[in-house]
Amino acid sequence: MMNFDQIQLSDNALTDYLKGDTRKKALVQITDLKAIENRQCDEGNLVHYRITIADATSTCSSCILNTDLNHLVESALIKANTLIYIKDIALDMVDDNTNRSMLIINDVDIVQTNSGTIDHNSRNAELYQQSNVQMTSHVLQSLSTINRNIVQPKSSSTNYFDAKRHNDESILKPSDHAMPIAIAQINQYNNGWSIKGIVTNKSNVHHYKNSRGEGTLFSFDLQDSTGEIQITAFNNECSRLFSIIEIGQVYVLANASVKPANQQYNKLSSIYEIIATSQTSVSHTSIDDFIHVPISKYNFIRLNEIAMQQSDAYLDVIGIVNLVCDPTMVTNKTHKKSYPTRIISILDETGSISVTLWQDHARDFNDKSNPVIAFKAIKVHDFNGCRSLSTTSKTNLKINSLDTERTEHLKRWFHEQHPDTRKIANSNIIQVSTQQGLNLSPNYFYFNLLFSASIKTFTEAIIEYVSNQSKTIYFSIKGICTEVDKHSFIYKMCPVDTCTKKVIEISDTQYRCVKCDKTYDVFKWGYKTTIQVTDNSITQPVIIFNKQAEALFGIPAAEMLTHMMNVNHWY
DNA sequence: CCCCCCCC
Repeated sequence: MMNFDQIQLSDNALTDYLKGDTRKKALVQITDLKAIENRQCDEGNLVHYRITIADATSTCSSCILNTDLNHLVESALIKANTLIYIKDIALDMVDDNTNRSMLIINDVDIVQTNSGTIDHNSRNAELYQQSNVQMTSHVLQSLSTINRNIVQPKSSSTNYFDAKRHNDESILKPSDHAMPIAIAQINQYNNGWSIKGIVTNKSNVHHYKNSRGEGTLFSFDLQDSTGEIQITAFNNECSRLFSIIEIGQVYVLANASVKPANQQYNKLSSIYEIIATSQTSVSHTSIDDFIHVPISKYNFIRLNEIAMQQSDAYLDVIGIVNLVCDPTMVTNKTHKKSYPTRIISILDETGSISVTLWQDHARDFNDKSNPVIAFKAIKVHDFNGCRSLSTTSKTNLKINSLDTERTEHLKRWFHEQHPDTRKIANSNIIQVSTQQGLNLSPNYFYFNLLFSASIKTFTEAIIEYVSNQSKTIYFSIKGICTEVDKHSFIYKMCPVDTCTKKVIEISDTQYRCVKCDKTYDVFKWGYKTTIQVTDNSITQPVIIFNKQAEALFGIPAAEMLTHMMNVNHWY
């Protein structure tokens, strides 16, 4: 949990804003939020949100959220008590000769949606009383009232911050070339610090484009024994630092700027993050003189509990890898970019779940020796109510290298209890496929060509087939259906119960079955489709007929057809 | 200074 004692709201930001100096960015807390009807303008049904914000010293109730940000309120990312970092704010004079003004909040980072109440209230309450005299004439004006409690005795607040700052510096501020400070001690009120940590994660270079321009960025995470922090480098700094930073290496970082962590982009526990500037130095250090032992802060969840987690939540997960599929490429439709992806399955004592690896993780991971895999910040994915996990660039992955009790326990459990992974995967398959409903792919399934036949991988089966002079062999395959051919997968069948032969359409009302040698005025719908099945060895197209397809999709062909006609986008 | 984790 975040330690609210550590958070300091910006000092005098509201005073400056109301004076017209809107250049500064500030960390403030929302203390109240109301939707207001738009009485003056006729912009359709547009709602405005009026918010009250507090900085370390004052409160201002005359703030309006730019309507571009309304979605943040509507998606509950911004509410009362939310900590926001104001990036763009404007002062607007109300044009009615009353000299009133409004602050328009144009752009923010959300620091903490569900924050506790920070210790500004007591001080603000005091200021409130002290400024009561000044307040009276302004109280209860209309919408644009500014609470004049921003006018406050200088001494009290100055003393507070001076004391605080002095206190911090005496502990934290290093003399030149002194020991780096602990990552947990980073705050916005010190300069001249350096930190030393091991790189636990590094993103690719991303390109961005928004109203303020375009550029490149990458980020990496530094960790020491006290904590972890994300460092982001843009443009020049991105190209300068990207090739220097390597996962697993130790660096001393100095002269960078600290800001509150943006929860939209930052999944680490630190309340701050670091932005590299042109002054920022990053020097590689030998891992030998890295005296701190990094302790990863994992908060593992059992696999059977993932179903209860919110979709898109980030979790720490550990398990035994029991299935590794071959990587495939997927292409994003909007960006037209291709990404490698690989599906694996993991299990623990409570269950199993499929994990989609992306990018380098997908390309590089190919360990089929049942390693223990630990994920930090892996994303919960939901597809038609079926949960899986998906790596992101924020996900940190450790294979057999996380030295914890939990790792040892899982290893012992797996090797001593010797669980039948086929059985476990199988029970998972049944469970998942019943949850899937109408969902076509990818789908776990258990595809039995002949129930008595032994389970083989495709590769084993092909070798046996070839050595058997290409005579038919029977085997069972266990894998994932990774694709369904959506075209021509339903056909018109002979209406006779026991017959599945395709009928020849003689006319709109005449269907001929060559097998029965009869002509009927009706037919029944049946499946015949090609699915791609991925197992531990390869991905193989498999043709399945009505019975197996019905078992896989969960509904008869006729019902599927009705559904498809109702859902146009399937075509 | 902020791209968002991609598919079905």
